Amino acid sequence: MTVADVAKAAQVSKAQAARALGNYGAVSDDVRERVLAAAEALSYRPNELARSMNTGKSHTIGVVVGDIENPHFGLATRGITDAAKKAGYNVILVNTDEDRAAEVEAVRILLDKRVDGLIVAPASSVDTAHLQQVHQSGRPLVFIDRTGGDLDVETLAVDMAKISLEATQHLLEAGHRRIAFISTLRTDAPYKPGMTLDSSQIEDRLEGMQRAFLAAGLPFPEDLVRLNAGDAESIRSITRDVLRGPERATAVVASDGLIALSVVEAIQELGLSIPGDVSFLMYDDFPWTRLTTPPLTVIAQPVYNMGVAAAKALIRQMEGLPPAAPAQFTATLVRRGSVGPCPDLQEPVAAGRTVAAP
Amino acid sequence: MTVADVAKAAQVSKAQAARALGNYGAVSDDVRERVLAAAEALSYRPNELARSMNTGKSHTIGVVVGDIENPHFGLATRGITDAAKKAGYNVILVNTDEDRAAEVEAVRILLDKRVDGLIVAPASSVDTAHLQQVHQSGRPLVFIDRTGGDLDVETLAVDMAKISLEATQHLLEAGHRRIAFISTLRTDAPYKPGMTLDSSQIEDRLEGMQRAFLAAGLPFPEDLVRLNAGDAESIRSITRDVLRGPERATAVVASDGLIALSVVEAIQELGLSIPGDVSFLMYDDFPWTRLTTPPLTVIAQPVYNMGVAAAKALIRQMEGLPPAAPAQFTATLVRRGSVGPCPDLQEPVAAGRTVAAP
DNA sequence: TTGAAAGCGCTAACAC
DNA sequence: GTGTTAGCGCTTTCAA
Repeated sequence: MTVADVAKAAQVSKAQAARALGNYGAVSDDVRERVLAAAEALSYRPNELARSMNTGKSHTIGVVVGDIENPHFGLATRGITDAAKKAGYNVILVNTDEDRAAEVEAVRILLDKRVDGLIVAPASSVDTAHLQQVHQSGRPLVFIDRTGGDLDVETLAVDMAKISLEATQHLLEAGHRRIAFISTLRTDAPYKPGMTLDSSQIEDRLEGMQRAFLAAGLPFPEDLVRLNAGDAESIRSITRDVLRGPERATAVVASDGLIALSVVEAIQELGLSIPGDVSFLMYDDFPWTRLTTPPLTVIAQPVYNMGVAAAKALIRQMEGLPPAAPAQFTATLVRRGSVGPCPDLQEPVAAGRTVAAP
Repeated sequence: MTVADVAKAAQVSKAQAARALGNYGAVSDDVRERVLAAAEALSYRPNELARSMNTGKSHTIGVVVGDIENPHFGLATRGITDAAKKAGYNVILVNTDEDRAAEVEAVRILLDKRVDGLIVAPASSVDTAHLQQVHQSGRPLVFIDRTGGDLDVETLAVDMAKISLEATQHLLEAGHRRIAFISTLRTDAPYKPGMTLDSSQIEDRLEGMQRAFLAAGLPFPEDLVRLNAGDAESIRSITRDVLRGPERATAVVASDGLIALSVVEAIQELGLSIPGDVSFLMYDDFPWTRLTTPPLTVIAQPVYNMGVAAAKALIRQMEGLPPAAPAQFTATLVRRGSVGPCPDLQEPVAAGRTVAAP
């Protein structure tokens, strides 16, 4: 069933039928009615592909994220699709597993498919040649969650350095000095302060932590920054590691909800209690964090709203409108029960006392 | 940059250039080389839209789910996209909010966009005219999670009646007789046994429960089947309701992870302990269910694998291959700590005793 | 192996 | 208002 068929049935020219069907140009009521009736009778449906070919607009946006399995992206995606749908756009979703090569390919394919614009959570803030290409291809691009290095692209993200500073201060005030930070971010070398990281987000968080220590006149425990936390087992082993020995961490910050699960499990397995022996803090406020005992202290990010804003910003660009005032999203520290005062770490000595007591 | 440009640069006909670029037909090595070199130099990229118009294949599949925000669908979607990508397909994702009208529209749009096939988690197993249309449009269709009434469509789902029977028996063996079942499923009237429900999945679960009670020679507490649990507040109010009075439930089954959160919160707010005062069981084994105190007894479903299988099945159909042996997915009851023996509900009497004691 | 020409289903100029 | 004629960028006859 094509416009030609409908036109024939309605006894009008192809052009008139197309105009009535596509709702453009000038069509008399009489013709419109006949065409629509014919279309209905033939159960005609437009071929959006053909339509896109002519107009150059596919009414589709590409979304490239690291991992939809992560509820963080699940929520953001929900925000994006909701806003997109409302504006008449569909979403092609691609998962990159935080792999740069996969991201490069994803962008290429989406561009080939002629999406009208792209929303990307860049796997790397350093290696952004492929994203520059998008920009050059003339199609709008928006970043979500993390920046893309020095690319001049509208970015919807929270001020990570700020909230990280705030969270670290909270821990410092509770007396913690040995604070561990665990993230899946892949790096070639172990962490050194000032080193360039692939993720602007993690970089900002670490910067916030450092600033907090600096402001307090305390040394930043860089040995407790643990990146490359890959699968669940490696996260647990890292957790065990930072919680071992006399110089052990007394507080652990988990970089996202997925890591948090393994970290908390490892803490429980070690027989340590939260927050008695270890304080715990994580990024993202998922509903389940209220159900644990104790409920977890978290950094809440307006993820859904960021998704909505990203889609809206992209659509504005696609429609050639001037960019709206850049929305600034703020994360908030939700103090629940998993951060407590720093425990006394002189237990080995205490143990000696016990022996001496009798 | 079009094939015409490349052809000109390579000094061959448009047809030959297209053949070299598209990797079909007969092309001499010499021509191929020149064309590819020219394409590279001009940084030519094919227009997949135009390609699709001719071939009739868009290499895109449509996925229609109720709510990606729900990690259940997040995981399934991940499985689908992983398998799709491996086979060279992209995914357009549409969220329906479990709304039938939205689903009808989603299917229509995806069909208009010429997706090669559809994976749907039908919002209703009853009202399936729009899905029948898909079938008639000649494009392959696969269901995930729930069946579509009597439509003859390949469906990837677990045997819900079976696992529900098993889970209910587990509760019955622990002495529970008053078992509540809470679901967001929308219905027009309150639940009556045997009534037609929109969701095959919920219907099967309730059937499993009934069979378990029947087999045990016990009356099925149909008054504790609570559907239409919409937002968080309504779920809590329902929970409070079923846990009130002398005839209160002693065990609660939550239909999914999202509901579970509110149910557990409500239980905690009531000051009741799990499993001392109330036993609790939920569908879907999310990682966080191991972190609560006590860890939750759950029904685990191989969601990711179902997603992978759905994509594979769809792709087989799209490529005209005979359907593989229908994969049967089985859910498993993971017994953790949230189901305990049925508490003694005669406390008012016990209280009387206390008074009499002195 | 190559090229010319016809078409996929639609929109967009251009006349009338 | 309406119809005719070109395309969009590619694939696919069909001859050569």
